[in-house]
Amino acid sequence: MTAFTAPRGIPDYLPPESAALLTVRDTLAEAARRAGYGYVELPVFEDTALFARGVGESTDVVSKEMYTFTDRGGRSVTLRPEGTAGVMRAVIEHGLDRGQLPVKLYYTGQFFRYERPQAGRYRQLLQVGVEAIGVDDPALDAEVIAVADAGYRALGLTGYRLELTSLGDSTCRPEYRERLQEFLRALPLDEETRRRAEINPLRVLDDKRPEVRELLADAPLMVDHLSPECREHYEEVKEHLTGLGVKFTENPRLVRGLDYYTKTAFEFVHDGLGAQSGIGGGGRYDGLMAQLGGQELSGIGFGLGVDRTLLAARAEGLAVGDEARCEVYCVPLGQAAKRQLVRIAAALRGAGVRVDLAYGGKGLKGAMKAAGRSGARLAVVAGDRDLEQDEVQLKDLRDGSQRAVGRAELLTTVKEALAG
RNA sequence: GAGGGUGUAGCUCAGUAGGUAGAGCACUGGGUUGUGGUCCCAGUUGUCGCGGGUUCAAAUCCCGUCAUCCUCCCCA
Repeated sequence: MTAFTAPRGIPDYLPPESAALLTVRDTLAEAARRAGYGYVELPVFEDTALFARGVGESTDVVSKEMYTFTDRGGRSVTLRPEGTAGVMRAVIEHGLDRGQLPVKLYYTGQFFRYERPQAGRYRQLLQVGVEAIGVDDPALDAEVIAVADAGYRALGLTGYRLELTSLGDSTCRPEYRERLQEFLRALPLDEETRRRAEINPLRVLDDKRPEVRELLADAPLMVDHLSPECREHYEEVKEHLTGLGVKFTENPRLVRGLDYYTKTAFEFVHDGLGAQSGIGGGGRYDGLMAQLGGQELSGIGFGLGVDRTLLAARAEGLAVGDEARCEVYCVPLGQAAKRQLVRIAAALRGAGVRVDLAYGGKGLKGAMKAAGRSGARLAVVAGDRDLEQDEVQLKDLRDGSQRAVGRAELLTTVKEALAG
């Protein structure tokens, strides 16, 4: 007999840690909601070709990290490795792009990448993302970035930084790309890196090895070769961010792993996660819609890693999602009392109070211990003696004080005590 | 995909001239026949990651494998 284990590289989140994950996810999503983004719930898998064409065949994500399989109908489908392609597909399929623009959507859910697991790098990851489609306005770029920033701040994160750059567009990037390739071909690089220089030269700029960095010190940078229009766009984005009070540092070597990015690209970086430092990132993707068969519409969005943001919050020692699992704990003494307390617990729950009860044959001591462990503020203790008086004992678990309360007054008394 | 570290109780970990296992925490019960968080006592929990090899004998040595962590790579 073999014991089952979770699939490789995929964490199980259990209480109480799981509550923190939910808090992170909800806090980030709330930031999007406040900025007028509407929720989309989309398939977890899509036609494989959607990602191949949308994300880019040459990317690592598509070429070696996808969970691809053939379904019973013989179709090749893939567990989504990122969110934008699926959102674009849905927007085109349902004609949202023919309504009022921009289309502002947000999503949250699981994504899958077949990578070597590592701290902060999982094969199934939870992400919150937004997409704003159809308006190429630098103010919108700034809004998207500001939404992410607001989400992080709402969690109390402080130890992150925002890196920003512009990747140009179809009018200036091809020219720059060639110039960069020329530069790279002249360098004594290893074979692996040379290959990368041919496929995606921009990514070579991001090499971490010091000796390579040295070689690249004088490499031409995209930001110095932007078309006038892209330059103008970039300057305006920065101006808006400054106006919004969002701090950023320019990183002209910032690279995004997906092919579709144009102009604005950004990444939120945190140093508390080990080798994986990106907690969220995104950018503009003009041209993606058309590439997927839609209209020529621009778009900008981000994906924020919930798992990694949680790690960042832990690294900063933030108390996220530490709320006790219940507010009131019921301790029945004997069978008759249990019958009553079960009902009392249900009534309190109906009134919006979070309540648990000592089930099983726990002794009083054990039940009180459970009450303490539950984190509840109050315990409702009752035995035959109390019920004869039509009362229960209400104990404040913080200071240990206790008093008899008539059953009719219990709800209001509990609410007062919890509010106090 | 490449390199390295680690796998012993639910958790954190002890356990080398090879002799089939321990501590703390946790959990359960009791001290307190109706009161938790402190204290005291008692008790439960192990395929020593898995498989094979060497040996009279393997948690301990060897090989493989899986998992995990770290680095490269890549990204959220």
